[in-house]
Amino acid sequence: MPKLIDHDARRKDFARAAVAVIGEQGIDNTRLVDVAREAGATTGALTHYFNDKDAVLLAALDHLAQGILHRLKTSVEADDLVALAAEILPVNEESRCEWRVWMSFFGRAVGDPALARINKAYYDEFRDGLAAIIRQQQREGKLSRDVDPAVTGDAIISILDGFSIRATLEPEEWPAARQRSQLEAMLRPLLPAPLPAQRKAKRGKKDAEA
Amino acid sequence: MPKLIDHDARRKDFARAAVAVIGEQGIDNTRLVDVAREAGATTGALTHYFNDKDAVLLAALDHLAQGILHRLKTSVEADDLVALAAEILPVNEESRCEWRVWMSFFGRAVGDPALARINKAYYDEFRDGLAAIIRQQQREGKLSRDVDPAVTGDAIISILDGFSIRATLEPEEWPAARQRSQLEAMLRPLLPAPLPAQRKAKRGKKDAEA
Amino acid sequence: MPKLIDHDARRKDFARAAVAVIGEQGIDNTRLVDVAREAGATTGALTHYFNDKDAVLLAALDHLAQGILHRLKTSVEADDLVALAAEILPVNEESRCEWRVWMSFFGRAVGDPALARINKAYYDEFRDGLAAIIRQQQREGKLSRDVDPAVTGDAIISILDGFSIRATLEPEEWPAARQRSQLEAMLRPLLPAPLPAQRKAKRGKKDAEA
Amino acid sequence: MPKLIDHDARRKDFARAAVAVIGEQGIDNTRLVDVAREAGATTGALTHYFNDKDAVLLAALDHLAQGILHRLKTSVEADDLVALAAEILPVNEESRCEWRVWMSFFGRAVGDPALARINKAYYDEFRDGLAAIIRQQQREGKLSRDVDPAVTGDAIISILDGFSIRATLEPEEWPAARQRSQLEAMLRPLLPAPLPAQRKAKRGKKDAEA
DNA sequence: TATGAATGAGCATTCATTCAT
DNA sequence: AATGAATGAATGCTCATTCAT
Repeated sequence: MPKLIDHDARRKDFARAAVAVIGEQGIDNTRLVDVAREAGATTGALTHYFNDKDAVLLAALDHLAQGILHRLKTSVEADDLVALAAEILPVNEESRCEWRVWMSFFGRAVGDPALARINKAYYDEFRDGLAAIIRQQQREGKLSRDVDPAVTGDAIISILDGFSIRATLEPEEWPAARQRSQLEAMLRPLLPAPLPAQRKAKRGKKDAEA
Repeated sequence: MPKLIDHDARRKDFARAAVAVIGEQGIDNTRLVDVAREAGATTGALTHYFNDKDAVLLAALDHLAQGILHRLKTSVEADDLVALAAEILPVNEESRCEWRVWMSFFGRAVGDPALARINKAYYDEFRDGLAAIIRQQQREGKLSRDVDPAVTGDAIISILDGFSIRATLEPEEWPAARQRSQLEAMLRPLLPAPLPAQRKAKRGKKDAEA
Repeated sequence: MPKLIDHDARRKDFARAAVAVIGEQGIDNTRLVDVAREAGATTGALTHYFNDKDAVLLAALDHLAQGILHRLKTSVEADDLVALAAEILPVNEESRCEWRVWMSFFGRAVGDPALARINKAYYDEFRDGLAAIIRQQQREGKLSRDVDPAVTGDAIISILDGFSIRATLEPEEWPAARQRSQLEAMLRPLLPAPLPAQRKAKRGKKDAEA
Repeated sequence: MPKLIDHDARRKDFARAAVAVIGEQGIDNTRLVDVAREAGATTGALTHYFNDKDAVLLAALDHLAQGILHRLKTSVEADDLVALAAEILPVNEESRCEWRVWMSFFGRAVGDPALARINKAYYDEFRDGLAAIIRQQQREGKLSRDVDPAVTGDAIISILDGFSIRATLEPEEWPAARQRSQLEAMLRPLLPAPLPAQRKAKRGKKDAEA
């Protein structure tokens, strides 16, 4: 009886390895051998699980995106959007690595329409996830009803992207605390608390239903 | 005597060509031959003006950055920061191309510390340029004194970067008008007009001087 | 399991091939493709075993030097140093090829200090090997005690080098017999037989022991 | 009236420059630009005086060889052949440079039969020059009549070549004094003084003339 | 004569991919 | 499934040579 191998687990191993290597060396300096070695395997093994290099890189990107999405989906009840966003900032070695990988794909997407489409799909999911959280916070009276969930979801994404690029490229300039305060300065104005009147109105509505 | 050539002009030609090629094909698919051909020259000519490929790419990046900086410096008297920022958005073929090039360098900087340093230098200049404009607007009473010029300069950069990446990768989703309205939504809250009290105070001061 | 390959044997194959090609075409006209083809392989295979061209060339040089050293070490009991040296002369196609390779590295060492150091190491070994033989011959009473082993070792090397260069570059002028007689003329005066007195002294010593 | 230029002098300038550059960088690292620059000119000027790179290199080699030949021809009355030879050793920066150039051509001659022929011509002249000196010394009773002028001329050349290669590649190991003593050890045995009988015979002849 | 810009062939090197075992 | 040797296309870089001025 042959050794039973969890195909998906193996793929995930390689994806993790790819993230590690890309994060360390940059996507241009990442060879398949490096990824294989990082996973404790050989290129031959790697190509059993992925058709070609692009497939490996995509798996790395997907691994990353799924991680973010998972965090978003388990944060629907989040107290504060700014705090939620702050957790994604490149404030430690791990998140810095992830951002380095994410950034690596921007340039690649420029010359690869297929990758651009995939990227777009992730962004749509991010936005939808954030919009869901925003709506939830509005329902809970934590956030003004004037905020457009989709527009603000997109805004949060752009601000996180743009700022994290900066903080990732200039890690010495941006220690964790300064990152958080800069993020606060950019995001807070977009997330006003409900006016007292609105909150009353809301309660009134609920009251009326009751 | 040989044909006298304006060395700097020739370099700029090649830089322009490099921007065009990178913008079209992405930095990974850009070979020196392509750049040379785009400039109507050969690789040999190209390497007369640049030591190696990296030098060519850096020239492209610099060409871009200097363009932006020039715009910033000639806009100190700008009426509206949001409008100024909006002009940088990827709303037409040319600016889209520039953003595609700019994005290409993010990934590259990940694996190239020297490039990261160069990038940082540009960002510092961008920020300083924006801060200067902000201070000017505060002096002119167009902008609240509560705004921190450096923080807001950095904020504008991040927002432009993050959002333009998005708009560049998803051009169909983001026609010019939608881009401008999204930018407005992200930036306007960061740029409050002075409170009437403040403005009065300022006038009062002027009155007193008069 | 992949085909198991004797890594060292494969390297030696390539080294041999490199010697053949350099010997035939000269080191300047030697391209990696030629070496690979000579070994019945491709450049790709070649670069599996050697980091770069320099490594290939060094392997060729080493292959040569080890051959000479082997001959020296297995000749400690040699009857006649002149005869031993004569065997190294470029008197046939094979040794001519080896000398052509050896000569190729002189010029290269001029511009490559690392190679010069490597060369020096070989020369030290040659000299030590020859000195050992000289001492053995002195012990056996075949050679005068007045001969300084190290100085004469170096002398033999220089004479062989200098003369073989000449004979290699002018093969028609120097048929085997003329080579041997010229070598004899240069070396014999340096290798005087012991004086009868000395030999007697030695015998006397032995006699005394007996 | 155009500037009159001494064509031959200009060529000699370039030859000198080529020697300097080859001696410093090695023949493989010597580009025509380097030679031109060393001569304070441009490649264009260089190619006015030489058909191609090979011609430049040959001029360098010839410059060297003519220098040696000149020394030989003006030394017919030399007192001591060993001393004469010692003056050619790489004992100072200048002669070291010359030897580095000379050595550079060994490897090149391997792959270039035309160069090998040229080399041979130089060697013939060297040998003839030395043989002339040897004969003169024999006539003057400074050297044994048993010495074969041609054989010993060739021997001196080989010994100088072989040993100078060594001393050039290992300059630290071979300070001037050690070089001279090693050369003495190799050459002196080949250059016996005439036996008293011979000298007497000679004197007798002279006496008879007187 | 001299300049130096431009050409373009030559070559080492890299690396994704294939495949026999 | 896994190995890793081998392939070979791709490409940056070097530099002798040419040539318009």
